[in-house]
Amino acid sequence: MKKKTTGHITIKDVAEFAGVSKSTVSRYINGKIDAISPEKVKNIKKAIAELNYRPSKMAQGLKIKKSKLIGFVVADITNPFSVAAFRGVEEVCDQYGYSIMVCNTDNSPEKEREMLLKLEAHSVEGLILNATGENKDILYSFAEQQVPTVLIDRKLPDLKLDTVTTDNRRITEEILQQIYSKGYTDVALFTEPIASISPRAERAAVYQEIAAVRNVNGLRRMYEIDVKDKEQLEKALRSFMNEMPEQKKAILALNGLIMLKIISCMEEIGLRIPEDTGIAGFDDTEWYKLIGPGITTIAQPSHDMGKTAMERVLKRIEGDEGAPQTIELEAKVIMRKSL
Amino acid sequence: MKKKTTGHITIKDVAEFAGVSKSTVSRYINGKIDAISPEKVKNIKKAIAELNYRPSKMAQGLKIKKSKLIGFVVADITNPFSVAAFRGVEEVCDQYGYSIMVCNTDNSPEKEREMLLKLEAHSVEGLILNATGENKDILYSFAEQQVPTVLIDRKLPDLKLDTVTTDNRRITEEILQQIYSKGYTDVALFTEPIASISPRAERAAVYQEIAAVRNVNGLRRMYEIDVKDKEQLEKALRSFMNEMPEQKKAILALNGLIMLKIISCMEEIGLRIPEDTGIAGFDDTEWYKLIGPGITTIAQPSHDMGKTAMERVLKRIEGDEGAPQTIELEAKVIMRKSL
DNA sequence: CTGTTAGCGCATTCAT
DNA sequence: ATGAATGCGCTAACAG
Repeated sequence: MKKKTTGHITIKDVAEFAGVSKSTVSRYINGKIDAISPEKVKNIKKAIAELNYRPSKMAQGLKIKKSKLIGFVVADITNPFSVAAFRGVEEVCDQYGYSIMVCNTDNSPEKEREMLLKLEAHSVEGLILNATGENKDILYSFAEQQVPTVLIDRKLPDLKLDTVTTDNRRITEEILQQIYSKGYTDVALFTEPIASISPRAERAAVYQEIAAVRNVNGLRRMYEIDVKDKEQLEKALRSFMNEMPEQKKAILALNGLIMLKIISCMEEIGLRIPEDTGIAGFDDTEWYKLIGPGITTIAQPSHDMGKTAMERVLKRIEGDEGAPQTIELEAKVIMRKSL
Repeated sequence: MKKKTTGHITIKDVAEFAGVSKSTVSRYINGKIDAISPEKVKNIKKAIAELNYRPSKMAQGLKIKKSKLIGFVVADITNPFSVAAFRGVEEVCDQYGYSIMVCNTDNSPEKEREMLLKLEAHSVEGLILNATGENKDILYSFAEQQVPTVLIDRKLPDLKLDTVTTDNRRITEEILQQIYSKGYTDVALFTEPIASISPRAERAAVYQEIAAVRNVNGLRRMYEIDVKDKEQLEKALRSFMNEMPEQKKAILALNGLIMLKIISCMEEIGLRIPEDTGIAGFDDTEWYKLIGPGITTIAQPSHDMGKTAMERVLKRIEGDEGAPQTIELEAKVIMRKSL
């Protein structure tokens, strides 16, 4: 048992130990077992077990040009959406032997750029991207090198890329119908800055359309808030509540983060749900049923989105050359008592 | 501008484009700029920009035996702790040019084993592990190959590895003091199965010690619950509430998941906080202040733990051969109104 | 069935 | 200051 006590075990060590050539070991590794004499198979198996040999993905990758790496780039890993999506991606990656490099951009295009470059350098075979909206050049570069990219949640209009999102327009319409059907006459939209983030833009657009006909006087009450600026939020909230106080008010929170901040703020300034104002919003978590009277939310198929995205990547890797598709998965409203 | 329209750009392409040898380009890449004539530097720089060249980490890695990859293995990425820790790890990784391969074990030793093997195959330079407690053999194998492993949150007693955890004993003592000081006379512990998960064991041990002297009749009321089994939880909860109903009762939830399930269950069976029973538990999230009267929790330095762990990995990579240290970071109690 | 050879993209002697 | 040659660990012809 002359195990090398240091350094990494290579195919060469195994070959020597088993008394065969590297090629034969390589064949064994790659499952061409019935092209090897049974006895050598046995020896090789033994050598591998004995030496604890693990083929280097780096060396394999360099040779066959497959890294077995997938890049998963999210704007904010802290967002439950990202985690759920990750699990979906992971589910199919595990099945096919891929590993995932996770990157977080904090919604910063610069950080995104760095991450993308790093992933490219690592030769990822596929990319799942929750994009900031910049860095198209790198995305082109990925395309040129035939590494499939699929966008998740956020569309990039002028890039012909596979995309998996939610039916934002439909679900926003649905939740607004629900709200107005409860007799609310003044519903406001609270959101983080829309910038060019497609789900935000789509949701906001639908709100604008519907509010224009359903709100008193057709008033559109949209508040774009920097969630880090607590004062700004409080000011917006007070302003919304104080104008036309006789109207029945409700708030639509455009994502989970702003929802959290709004509810916190309401608590602090003593606004009751739903007596003072109804509220509903995107991004369901298990906590919402425990807060106040239970918060009505929109649950997105985050896990499925991740899974679907990765399945798309896989298809591309396997050679699918079809036109980019954008897949819209269905969100659903979870009615609780906050309306 | 004879850009290759397909395939990957290699150092060879750059060399040809710039009219120099591969060696020189390599020197350029590795920052040995002042060993190259200024003119060639200029040409190389231009070639790289023009061709959009990105050195292959796989090839570099194969050569210099550095993958620039770190493995981050968590039991449950869904747990906010994991995400916070990830961000800590990421913070220092970004700084030093490392990328992170994230793996999720779902607390399954088998899955952990697969992940560990995969990471080894990918030649990670370091490993941060929230361990299930099995797979010591692979951990030894990592050690043999000099890839530093640091344990996070969960200790592995018979492995001499760097570990970063929380001061579980101290903080458990503190929260229990707080509870008893409010006049509770019957406090129960609810936890997921302890198995050999060190933080759970430590917290439970302290509870046992203290409950033995502080609870009425020295009763230790420990409930190990499978969070997937809702009935079991409800039964435990009812049993706890119905025995000695005259006592002032409180619950200590040993982690965030069980806390969530307990509160949900309480809500369903109509138990009020803190009138019917007080409650407090581990793993703070921003939601807790919004639930019921606000839930008293223990905030752990998850982000710092990740950061510290990665710093330790880095030290090891840089050659630190000191004895394994176990670093205990400080958690703190966030008092709200649930007690 | 099996070994020999070449080369993936790069860093690094060693000459020059 | 720079190029040629070598090899990292592996796979894939190509012979035999």
